[in-house]
Amino acid sequence: MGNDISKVVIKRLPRYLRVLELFMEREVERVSSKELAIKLGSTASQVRQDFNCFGDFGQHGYGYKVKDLYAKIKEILGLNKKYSCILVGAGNIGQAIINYSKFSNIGFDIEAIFDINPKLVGVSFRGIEVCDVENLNDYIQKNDIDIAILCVPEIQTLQTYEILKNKVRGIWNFATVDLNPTDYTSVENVHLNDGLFTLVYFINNRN
Amino acid sequence: MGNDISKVVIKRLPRYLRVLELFMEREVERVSSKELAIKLGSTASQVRQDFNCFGDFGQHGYGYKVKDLYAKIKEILGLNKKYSCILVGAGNIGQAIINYSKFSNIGFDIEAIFDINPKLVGVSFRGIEVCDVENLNDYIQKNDIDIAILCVPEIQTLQTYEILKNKVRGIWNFATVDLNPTDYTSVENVHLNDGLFTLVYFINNRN
DNA sequence: TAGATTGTTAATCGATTAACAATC
DNA sequence: TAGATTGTTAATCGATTAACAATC
Repeated sequence: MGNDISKVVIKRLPRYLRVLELFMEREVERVSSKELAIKLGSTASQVRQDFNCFGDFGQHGYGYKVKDLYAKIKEILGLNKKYSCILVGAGNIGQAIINYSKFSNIGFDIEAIFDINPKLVGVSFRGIEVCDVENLNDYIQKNDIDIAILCVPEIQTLQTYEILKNKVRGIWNFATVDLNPTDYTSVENVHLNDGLFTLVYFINNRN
Repeated sequence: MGNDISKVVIKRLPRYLRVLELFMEREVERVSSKELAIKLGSTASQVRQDFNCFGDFGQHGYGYKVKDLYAKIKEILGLNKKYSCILVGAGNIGQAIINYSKFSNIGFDIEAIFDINPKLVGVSFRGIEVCDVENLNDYIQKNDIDIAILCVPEIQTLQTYEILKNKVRGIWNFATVDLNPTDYTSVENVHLNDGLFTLVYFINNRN
């Protein structure tokens, strides 16, 4: 794998996917780097540079086939595969997240849900019954889980992390405490408030 | 206002706040650029460069006073003021967002909630009764709203945007459609899935 | 073929890091 | 004062933009 692709490029790939989805909805077959750039508020040059990281999949004098490009970017991100997921913490955010998008449609299968709250244990979300978090460790040992979506309150974050660490391949962390990746476990720390705070800055500093 | 501060610096400010909060919890009084850098996985050089955008508030040979620095960064972001907010769309994400953090504690007062769903109209969240979205336009005209938190489904996004545009100072947009800022209205487009997708990339491309 | 648009190299721009004099 | 750490300038590194030959 060409492992030398810069992080800024990777972060742009999901945005390309979204733009390409729009083109696909409109049944557009081909698209040029310039058209993509306009939709993205970027430049044609950057678009071509980005795509060049992965080898050439455009056509001189023609542009890019929307469907092919879309499939290629999905493949690069690894979205052509399926991922087994669990949700830990089925409170407000947890519930919102699993309802947010059709995860299973895009390859993310929620296979189990855990919560500490006895009132939630036994309740079902999207057809999956919430288990007591007591069983998490056991479950993790017996099942191959790719991704844990972590939505527990601050105080429970670290102890849950200890259970998940080096057992799941990735943690999508909505808890307010930052978690560190390990050799085996990647981490994506989400801090929703950060975006709100920068929004406030830009509200106050229009230019 | 020194309006020439780069966006990458602004985006780091909320992270500084988080780290400083940790120091404050531990009642640490002073901190050096190096200590901050370690906590942030950054460099002392960068920390000092960042802070220099706003004038000097460190002390030679001493470092930074945690509380002062914290207050200063909050002030730069504009978090020393209060913001009147409304929530449009009280479904899963909407509810999760307003429950997520103690918004009113940090200066964000949710003053009204709107939804199109008759089953939600009249229900209360955090003491605020959900209004029919029919009343949104009227409400926006009569009240000075700083920020709209937009959590409506994809199909309702654009029509809601038309109502909010140039009436609120900022839109924190959780809808899947990207919205553009106007001269008056700043926009923060949140795409939760983007983070999940890059996580998947890093799972598959460990280095 | 002529026109269009790519892939790719070179130039520019901006952000990060290094270094050190200033100073508490 | 001596030690520490800042503020700030200069050097490096990386990312973006411009340019153009290659080619469909």
